[in-house]
Amino acid sequence: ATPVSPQVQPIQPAPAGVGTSPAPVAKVSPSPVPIACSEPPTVSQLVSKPPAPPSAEEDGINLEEIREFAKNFKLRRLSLGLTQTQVGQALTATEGPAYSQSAICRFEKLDITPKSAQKLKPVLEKWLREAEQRQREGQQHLLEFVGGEPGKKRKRRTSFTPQALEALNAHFERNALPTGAEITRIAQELRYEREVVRVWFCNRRQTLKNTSKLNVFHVP
Amino acid sequence: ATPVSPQVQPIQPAPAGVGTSPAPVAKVSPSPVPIACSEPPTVSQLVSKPPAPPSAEEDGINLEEIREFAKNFKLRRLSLGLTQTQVGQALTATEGPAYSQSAICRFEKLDITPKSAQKLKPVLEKWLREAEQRQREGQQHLLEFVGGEPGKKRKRRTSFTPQALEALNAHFERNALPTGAEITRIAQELRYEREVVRVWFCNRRQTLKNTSKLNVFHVP
DNA sequence: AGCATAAATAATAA
DNA sequence: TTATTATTTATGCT
Repeated sequence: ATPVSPQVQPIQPAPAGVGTSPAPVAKVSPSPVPIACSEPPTVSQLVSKPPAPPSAEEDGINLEEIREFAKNFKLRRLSLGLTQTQVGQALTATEGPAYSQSAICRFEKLDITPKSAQKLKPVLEKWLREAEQRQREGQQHLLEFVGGEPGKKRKRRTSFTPQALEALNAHFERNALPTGAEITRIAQELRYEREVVRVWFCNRRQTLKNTSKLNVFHVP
Repeated sequence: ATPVSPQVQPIQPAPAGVGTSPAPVAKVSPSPVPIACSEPPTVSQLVSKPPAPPSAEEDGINLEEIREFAKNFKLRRLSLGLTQTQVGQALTATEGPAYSQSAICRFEKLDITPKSAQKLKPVLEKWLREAEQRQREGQQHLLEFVGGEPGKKRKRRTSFTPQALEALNAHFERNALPTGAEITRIAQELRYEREVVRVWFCNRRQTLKNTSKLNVFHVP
């Protein structure tokens, strides 16, 4: 099992219907049924602004308390110098099932149902307390607890040669959203790490988007 | 098992040149132990690990104090919910010369010379205190102080063209819970897949979040 | 000294 | 949830 790198995910098949290919499909979904998606409301939807209501409850859950904790949680996480990804991974390791970065993100934003929040809160609470305990014992203990390698450093910034940049830009002009296979090919051709090339395309798209409001990628 | 974790950079200053290399303990010693390059060493290079030396000084500058402040500064900045960019911009506006995001970044990482740090510290200290004062007066005051537009909404992530988004939001305002037929119509009008539009509405409702506390769709 | 942009983190469409 | 965009941070450079 190849260890999947955090955050920056390995390439994946390019989104269908994007890029150079045409196909402005307009398929009519067969589903005649109620659209709905009638999910229960999230905590942030139910809870009101700062002044806090005397008793905001939903199914016997103290929403205000949860809101308070979520806010606090983020601050304490940052104090520990941890990312959402790290928390998720650590939690997955020590506690039960899987906790993704997204899950942590959603909890912090309270973009979840009260029920989920209520369930997640004690888990986070417990874990956080333990993590803080480790930190007091020393940074090493914390890192160990979290599961990160102590000496992990930021990747050195790559500098592309002018030739490589030229080639990359040429590729980009042809296709701004290459598939995984294409990225691999380009990386080999230019003799750069695949991940580096992948990120280059990400950032290049980003830059373009910032520059021109025109969204070149989307095909309606 | 998934090792690898993103960097755990914050809070803890980088080991900077320590580790494998010979102990950089030579600061009192007159021996010309070369730190590394010919450049003046940065604070993080001069300061040692957590336990802190009784008196780490350089040119009469209390390095330990600076290290402490830098660490604290980051935490307080995050508590205020500000980015390095915002601090830089605000500083540029209120204080003298230009302070770039890079500058703030380098200060926090102590990737600067003691002299620069010593000069910057009081500026940051003063500004931070003032910002915190504003925050106590209300979030609006802080944003005003920082120079951000109060009503500015977070830019939306788009796979949709700006035009499409505009249309979608207009529809949403009229009706957050369109029927199947309506969704079909909207999808055709915007020439997006029906499913895409349907999911957009789902996500839109789900993420109603901060902006509005009014529950557009009634929940029994 | 600080811009440009690579790398990393957070948020969100699917 | 995962895969990808949006945002922020960090750093190589002249």
